[in-house]
Amino acid sequence: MADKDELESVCKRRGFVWPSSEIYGGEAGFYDYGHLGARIRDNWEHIWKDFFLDMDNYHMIYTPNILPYRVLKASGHVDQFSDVLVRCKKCGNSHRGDHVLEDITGESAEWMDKDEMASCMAEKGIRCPDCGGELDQPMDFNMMFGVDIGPTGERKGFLRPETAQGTYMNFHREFIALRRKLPMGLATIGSAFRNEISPRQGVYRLREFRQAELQIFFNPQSDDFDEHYESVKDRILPVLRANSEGIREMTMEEMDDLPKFYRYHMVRMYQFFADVMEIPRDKLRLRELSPEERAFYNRIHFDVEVDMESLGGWKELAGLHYRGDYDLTQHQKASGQKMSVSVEGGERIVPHVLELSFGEDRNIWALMDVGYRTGERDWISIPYPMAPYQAAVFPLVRKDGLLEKSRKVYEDLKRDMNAFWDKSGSIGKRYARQDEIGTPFCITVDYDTMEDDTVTLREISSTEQIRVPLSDLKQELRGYVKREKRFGTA
RNA sequence: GCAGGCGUGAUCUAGUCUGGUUAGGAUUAAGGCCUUCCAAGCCUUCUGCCCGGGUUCGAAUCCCGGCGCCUGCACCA
Repeated sequence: MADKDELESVCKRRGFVWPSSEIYGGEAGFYDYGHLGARIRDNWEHIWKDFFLDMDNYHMIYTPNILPYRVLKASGHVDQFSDVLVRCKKCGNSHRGDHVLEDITGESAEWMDKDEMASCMAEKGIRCPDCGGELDQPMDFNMMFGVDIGPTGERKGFLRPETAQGTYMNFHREFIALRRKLPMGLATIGSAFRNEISPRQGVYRLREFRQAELQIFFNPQSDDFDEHYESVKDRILPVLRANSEGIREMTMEEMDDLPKFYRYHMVRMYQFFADVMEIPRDKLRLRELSPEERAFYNRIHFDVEVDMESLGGWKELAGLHYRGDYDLTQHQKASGQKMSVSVEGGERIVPHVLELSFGEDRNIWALMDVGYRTGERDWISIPYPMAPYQAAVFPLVRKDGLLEKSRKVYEDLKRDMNAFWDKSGSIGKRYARQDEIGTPFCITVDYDTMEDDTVTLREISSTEQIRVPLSDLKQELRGYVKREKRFGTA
């Protein structure tokens, strides 16, 4: 729960995240990660990989940010990712051409290009829906950033609007390299680019953003995921179905209209948000998109949504998309390369794709929003492994050798984890500083340390302190950070 | 992109209407003194009027242009 202004202020002041190119006034839709934000981002990526690649035959790959024109032509982005806009000469408002036409004619106009739309509009004498003014010539607007490849600029390309295309193009090569086994998971993490007309809401809608995506290639006729499904079928998730109102707590068995492989991965995604990101259950839901809302190639589409005060409500953080064989078939047709593989029984199929897609920046913002607490103590509850630092070390006072001793403790600790050392201000001040950036554990070297080599260990959430021998410190911390061990228990 | 609001040290903000001492405060930060566990105190110190032009003896303040942010509309495969 966090007020947007307050959270943005902390983010800037302490070094998490802020508008890019700030010294020149900034540019909407671009954000920088500071030293703390960068650490969270690295941690988030590592943990995401550990969680989702924990299956046989799931792997990371990396592919370029720039894609040639023909890739995105084949994927449908060149055509589908663009809109025809018409601008009113009188009031200056812009509208989507197809929407203006559809409102008048009642027929879909999405298929038209700008010339067809122009003649159709002229024919029907269509004017501005806002003020009745004369409309200017329709113009193309494509959400993709175009780039020229090579010295002559003759080769056209785009900055990728999603990371997935690089993965689809590598399906067949990896299928061979990984010895022809399905299911096969290929994940990637990287930047994607969309030239949004009006990016708003900070890091939520960016022109350059990071995606973490896992594409699972599988045989839809197989029972590959049935066993996994069995292990989660009694899980109860907060679900908002497209045809119903309100969130319902539903078991997987109740949603028997969905295939088992899909339901299994719904649980996986939910577990990531609930258990790893530690989003409270009442702020988390799986929302099904109706056929009108979802892209035509998605057969089933649920979004994971989180209720964020700073962004005014439920916001999409990830999506689970059953894309069928659309992507591989499109690339097969356009490239002429075979994407089909033979499966048990000698049959040849084009594998189907289940896509798990995460907006990384939004995920990180959600951590901050959900975790931010104010009151008698300002602190941020970030899952311990994702926090910028796992531990901070202080001398209780700066004399009698405590300073030097604390420095030694720190030097030793930082070899094992992200640690921080601070001597400035009072001990309370130093706790407060770490509270504000979500450091879960503070270690204080005091006079007893000089006698018996024990330190106090303080946990952020409770502010409780326990005494730990230096010889056990690293091991204790590891257990607490991973939550394998409850703080304060022997 | 349209309409309205806004832009002052790192952060939050007073001052702008009605031009005029050294641009004020709070928080934060750094150094020091002090300090035996949760933003203590004292001393010292750093950083500012979004950018560009104009009016004027003089501009944070008025005018023009630009950039950005916020809210609403539109947009968000």
